[in-house]
Amino acid sequence: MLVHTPAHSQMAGTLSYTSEHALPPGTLVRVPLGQRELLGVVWEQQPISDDTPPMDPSKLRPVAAVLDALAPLSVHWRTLIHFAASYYQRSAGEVALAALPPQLRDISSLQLARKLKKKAKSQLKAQAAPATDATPPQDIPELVALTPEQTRAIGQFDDNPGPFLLFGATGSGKTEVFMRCAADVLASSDSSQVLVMVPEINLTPQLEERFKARFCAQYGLEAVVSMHSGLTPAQRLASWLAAHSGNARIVLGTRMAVFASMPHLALIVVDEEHDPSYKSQDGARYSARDLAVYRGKLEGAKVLLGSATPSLESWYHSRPAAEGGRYMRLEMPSRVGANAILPLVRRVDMNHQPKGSVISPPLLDAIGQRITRGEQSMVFLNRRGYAPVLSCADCDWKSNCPHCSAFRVFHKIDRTLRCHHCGFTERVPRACPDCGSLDIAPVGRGTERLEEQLALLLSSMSRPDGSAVRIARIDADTTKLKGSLESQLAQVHSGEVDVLVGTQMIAKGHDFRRITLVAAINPDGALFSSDFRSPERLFGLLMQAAGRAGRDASNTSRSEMWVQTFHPTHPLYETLKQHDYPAFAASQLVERQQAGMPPFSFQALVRADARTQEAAQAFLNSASSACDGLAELAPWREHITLYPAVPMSIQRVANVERAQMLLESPSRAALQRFLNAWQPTLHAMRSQPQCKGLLRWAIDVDPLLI
DNA sequence: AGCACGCCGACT
DNA sequence: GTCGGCGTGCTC
Repeated sequence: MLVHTPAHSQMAGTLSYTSEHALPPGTLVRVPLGQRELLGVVWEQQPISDDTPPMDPSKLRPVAAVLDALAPLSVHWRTLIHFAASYYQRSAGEVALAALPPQLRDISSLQLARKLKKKAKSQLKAQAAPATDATPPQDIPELVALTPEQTRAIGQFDDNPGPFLLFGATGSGKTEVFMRCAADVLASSDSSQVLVMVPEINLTPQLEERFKARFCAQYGLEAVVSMHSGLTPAQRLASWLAAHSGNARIVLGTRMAVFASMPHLALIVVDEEHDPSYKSQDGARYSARDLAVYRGKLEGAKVLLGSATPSLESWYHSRPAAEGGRYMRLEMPSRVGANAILPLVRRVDMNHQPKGSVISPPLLDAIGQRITRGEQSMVFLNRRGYAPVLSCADCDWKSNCPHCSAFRVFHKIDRTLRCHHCGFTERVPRACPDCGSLDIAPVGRGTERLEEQLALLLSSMSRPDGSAVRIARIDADTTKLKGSLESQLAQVHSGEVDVLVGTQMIAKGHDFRRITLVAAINPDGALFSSDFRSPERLFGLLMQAAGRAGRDASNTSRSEMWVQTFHPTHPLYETLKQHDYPAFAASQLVERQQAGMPPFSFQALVRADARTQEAAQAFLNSASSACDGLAELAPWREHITLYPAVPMSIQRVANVERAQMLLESPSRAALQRFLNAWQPTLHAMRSQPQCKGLLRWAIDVDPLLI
């Protein structure tokens, strides 16, 4: 009667066991499976389907142990898991077990009971202590005055059921609104819980600080917990238990937190809802933002999505209700504070700059001016390493990765060629491996080279106190070590750094109050990409980056966002200059509607991995041609467009060939039903002779990357 | 997915 | 003579 981990395969359904006592659904148990003993969740009896032969009762094995120290998982939680599994075409067992803290998988019933006992004891102590100490009222932080826009947004939140899209400019005080809404919800009942999601682990510590400062005095130290993959297994279990028991009133976390067991969930906040990190890219490819909306509806919890550049999907859903919108849009267009002006966007037409210049003379000059004024600049380039490829001048050798269909990136710092897809790393050859020529040179540039060139260009300059200009680089290479991101950010904050060079990483979330200039070196690539979502991402990134600048109220000069481009009149940059997301979104939505793309259609992708490209495509094409003969697919078939199988944009990674096939439908329901009915065929396809060499396949519903 | 069983290459 | 490669098959 319960469910398990075995993945989306033959044993995807529930398995049956015997038990002396009736176990209510949601109970956690340990059960034998083959030679192993696994964690399981008691599940409701599946509807008896016509083609599954009933198990011989005498063959059933007994449940090994019941984790009865824990309350069973709620029907809401089970419904959420069931929905996620079915919507994203995975087994319920896989989704359920991935949603539980890993340590729960290898803990015995006794160990768990001990742990809970210990916890309860310390809880009791903690509760007893403040009662005697009588927390002084000054511990509750003084609330900042709200802007009229914030007041209005909170009022609308309080008076309406949601879901809400809080459309607020960077610096408009969205976090304050989140906290006030959370406070209102927490105050409405003495058990209600709030879930707050952020896109990246990096952003949880600062948010945790703010929420703890605001709520711990009132609700206790245990009231705010975080949930993300950066925690140790023990911490994760502790947070999960706190949420499950209801002791945690606020759970902060990354996308995985959408599955947190919260018996009194009353509000879900999704910060930076447009961020692609909310879409899982492995296992069940769920969208935590979309599941949050589903879960809110399911549990009667309010849902508050927030962004300065919403996803076009959410933006479209928040159109006026009269036009069919389902979300209520809360608008906060103004920045808070004395320096509430939005940064000035300046485009540099690279067609009129010296050929091959990386930093155009006017941009260099502007950076120089900031340095002499003691202000900071931030320069970003979406490419790490020194140069994306190394090339021989005498033959056409290039630094290809032998295992992937991609170039290996030249990293000057340790003189290596590194594949960013499979990790394959080698020393840079002294001479061309093909023709022996010594004339091998880097082509293009990454952050490492940008940092070097900037250092050279700025070497003649000095800071106001006469000392040398300091440049720092922040990207995945300089932040690999734990804590190094924090220490590097601290350096920027303390003003030790004049120019910050980095990848998109630096554009996200961090307030750099002294930065008055932000520059995008070469953002054009995304304008003409084959991915229809790339303009949306670029606009969001540039807006977000622009928002990093000039948050310091003491700065009187207007901060600037510089964009170096060969297409200065491109509409994307025009609307960026006006800071006009609604205009940008409107034009994108027109394009999407005309082309029949999301949110006006629904997509799914079938991906296949194999040793050879032929095998991968053969699987997809056979699966595709099987569609037309199957009676169970017939009702939905006409609503689905199946595109031919194609190699993925990076065709080979770590010697695995990858192919994919796109499905599109104007109806979400039709696509869902079709995929559901099609899945058994896909499973069966595996054993067909033409699919020899197929390694893996997976369905990605609502894919972000096409 | 694990983990068994099972049949072929280089070595403590 | 074993240790170990991963190919097929099973798990309520």
